[in-house]
Amino acid sequence: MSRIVADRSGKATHQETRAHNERLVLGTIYDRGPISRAEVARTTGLTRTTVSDLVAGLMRDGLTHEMGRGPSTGGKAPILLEVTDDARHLVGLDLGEKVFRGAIVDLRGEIVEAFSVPVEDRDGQEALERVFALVERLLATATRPILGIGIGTAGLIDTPLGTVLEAVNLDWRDVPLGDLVRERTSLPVYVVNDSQATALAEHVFGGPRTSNLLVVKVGQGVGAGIVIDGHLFQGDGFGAGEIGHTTVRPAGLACRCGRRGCLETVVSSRAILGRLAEAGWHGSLADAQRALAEGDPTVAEVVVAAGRELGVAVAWLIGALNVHRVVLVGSVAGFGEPWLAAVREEATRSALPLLSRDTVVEIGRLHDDGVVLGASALLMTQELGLSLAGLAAGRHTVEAAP
Amino acid sequence: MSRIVADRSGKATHQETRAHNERLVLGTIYDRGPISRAEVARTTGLTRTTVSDLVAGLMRDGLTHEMGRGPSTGGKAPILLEVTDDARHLVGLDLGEKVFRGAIVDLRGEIVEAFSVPVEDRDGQEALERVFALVERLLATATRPILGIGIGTAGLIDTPLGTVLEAVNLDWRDVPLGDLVRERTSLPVYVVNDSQATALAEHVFGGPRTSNLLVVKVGQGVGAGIVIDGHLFQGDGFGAGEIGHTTVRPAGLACRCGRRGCLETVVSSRAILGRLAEAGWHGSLADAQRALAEGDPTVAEVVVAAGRELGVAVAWLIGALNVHRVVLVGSVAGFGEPWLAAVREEATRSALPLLSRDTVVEIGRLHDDGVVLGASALLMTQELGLSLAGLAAGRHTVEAAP
DNA sequence: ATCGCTTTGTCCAGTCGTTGAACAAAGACG
DNA sequence: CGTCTTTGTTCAACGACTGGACAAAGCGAT
Repeated sequence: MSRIVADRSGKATHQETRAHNERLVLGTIYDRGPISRAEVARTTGLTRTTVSDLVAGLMRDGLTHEMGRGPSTGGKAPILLEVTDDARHLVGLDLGEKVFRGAIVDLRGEIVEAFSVPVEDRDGQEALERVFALVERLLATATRPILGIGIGTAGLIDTPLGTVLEAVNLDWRDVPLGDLVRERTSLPVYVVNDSQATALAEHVFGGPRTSNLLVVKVGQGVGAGIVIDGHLFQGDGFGAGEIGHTTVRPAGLACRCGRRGCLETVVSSRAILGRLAEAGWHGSLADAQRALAEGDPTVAEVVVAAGRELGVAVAWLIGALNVHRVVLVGSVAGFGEPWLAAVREEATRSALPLLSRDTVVEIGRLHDDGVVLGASALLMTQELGLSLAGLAAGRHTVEAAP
Repeated sequence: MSRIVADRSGKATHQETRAHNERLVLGTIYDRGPISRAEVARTTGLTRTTVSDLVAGLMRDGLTHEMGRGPSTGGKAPILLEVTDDARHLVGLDLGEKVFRGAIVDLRGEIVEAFSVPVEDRDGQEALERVFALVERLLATATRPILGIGIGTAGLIDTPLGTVLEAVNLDWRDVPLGDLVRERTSLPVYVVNDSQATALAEHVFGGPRTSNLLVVKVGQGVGAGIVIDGHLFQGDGFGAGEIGHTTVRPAGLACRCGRRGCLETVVSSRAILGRLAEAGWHGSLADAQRALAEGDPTVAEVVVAAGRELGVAVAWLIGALNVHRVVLVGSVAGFGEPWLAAVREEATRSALPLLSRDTVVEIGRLHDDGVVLGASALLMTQELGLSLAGLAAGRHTVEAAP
């Protein structure tokens, strides 16, 4: 419970063997269901005996149920199993924008209920109070057992500890958000960076599940989330994917981080609106997106230029990680095809063709729900132990060691 | 045997439980030895009973032995165990340079015997014959059971299959090198990219073992190797770390890859010598390194500029991965302190301070042996199942999944 | 020296969880 | 209707970890 990270390095016991196999069976039913016990046994390599036993446990927990018989293939017709999508509900929070969003989500990533709370300029303790209120409101409407609470927020987050190390927009530093919410609710709580959450969401709920995935979020800020071998990668200091403040123009515009020419000053929504203002065009981001759709040449030029710059950054990431699926999300992705084309073009031009050839760059499908769903996805993983990495396409990690 | 990748996703059985614990015990003795059974039990969490049983097996295999008694802490003096460093020997090959190097290595990474074979301009089948000859010569001198053969070579390598997908310098395409050598020797064979091998070597033999490690190799080419959570990360297409052909100067010099302004055209040994030639300075890389040491200002200027450019690349990697240890290797690293300082300075300037602050950038200690040792390290992992990731500093990966 | 205490390493019964064979149930096909 | 397949369960067996007990070995105090 509440244990971050399946400790791959600890001892192995019989209980862990069983837990592992139980997760394997649950994951198989989740991904391949409706499916019979015998088929689960074949795909997992376990014996039918063991699968039956494990499924009995899952059914006792209400996580799966029998949903009818399948067609016979020459023998007894199989009893089909599927995951009970609303056996548990999850609470997911998105504190990354000017409005806090919270939702109740089922095991399939469907949003059951959602609320928003404006935050305006409140920060520090006041912002915290809004979070508590939002959580309580969500919990009050819950109709199923709540598995826990997942929170995605901008900033540098120590996920295993559940501590917000630094969130400039909310003026939080070393806030033990996880513990605070856990105390009030007595539920498991997980906190994760919003870009990283989005990556998890796209990995779990956002289409074909690949082992490795790179998600680049471009809104007011720029951040990436990296899923490697089905696991969120946070780096040594939880800051993996924090590419927004890498310098791309040594003599460029001043950035809110205090330095000059960061990627953020070139590709973020603010950067685009700034450039448009310079060109005499004024309006909101939504206005700009409408204008682009209507063929405004000024907007098109600025947006394509920003897309190209982002393409260079994507090329670095593709070169470094050789990931075959890159998903772009965030408000700037709302510019759609012209912007996407620019990103793709420049990424292809700047990366080794051998690497970029097989790489798909696309816009995410989860839109505004990415963070909320990602926080939920983290929760599902940790609390249910569901790990579908193995069901994804082949892995290419090789163990290191002495 | 010869199975790449401990399949984290398959079913768990009692045998795997035992194998896992055996590796855990062996790894603990390897890292912490001399150590008593009781101490192993405490650090692993296994019972003394189980540890004794597993150690008995390891001793039967000759992998570990008792080496005396330790001081009593108030009770019976412990019997100390250590890994028998030469219980097995490994064959490591480096095909990345103009001279093929091969070595016999013990379990501690000590080179027992080494040979070199000039390759000159031979490529294709001829180069392959040289490899076979080198392997046979090494095997003929072996005095211990050989665990297998590890091969590091430039190019794009499908490590699980042991196939060289593309190695321009040797004119190999889709060469099943692993199978070819395996057929001739009946030994387990692993093939891996040379930069990736170097990363493994630095991870396993190159100093304090951290979970994540980034190794950047700068010689005639530029490549990186990425160790994540103790595992070599190869990406979806085995090309992770292939940063040498990311464009940094859209209108820059022509690269051997056919495009312009690749990182390689700016920071490689060839690039440095080219710039020096432009400045009227002629000589070999070794000459340049001597000249730098003697204070030649022309050389210093060019080298520092190249270092700065590499620093920008390192900044991207630090930003993307937030890895706390970056090791620089390859012939260009021979420029030493002035070059290193330039890389550090620019990396710090270009990366988010929050990320670069805790990052150590240093020059590798394994020098010319990196690839050979890395190939051996891969072999040890795969064949002995040694995985020391868990003994390294805390991990920050969080499981993903539905 | 001796007694008591602590620690180490081993032995043994117990338990947990997977396995494999056997079997009944259920359906397809000739 | 009988035979053959496939499914899902039952049962005995086995493999591997656990916990308690015990002998061996050492320290310290009397």
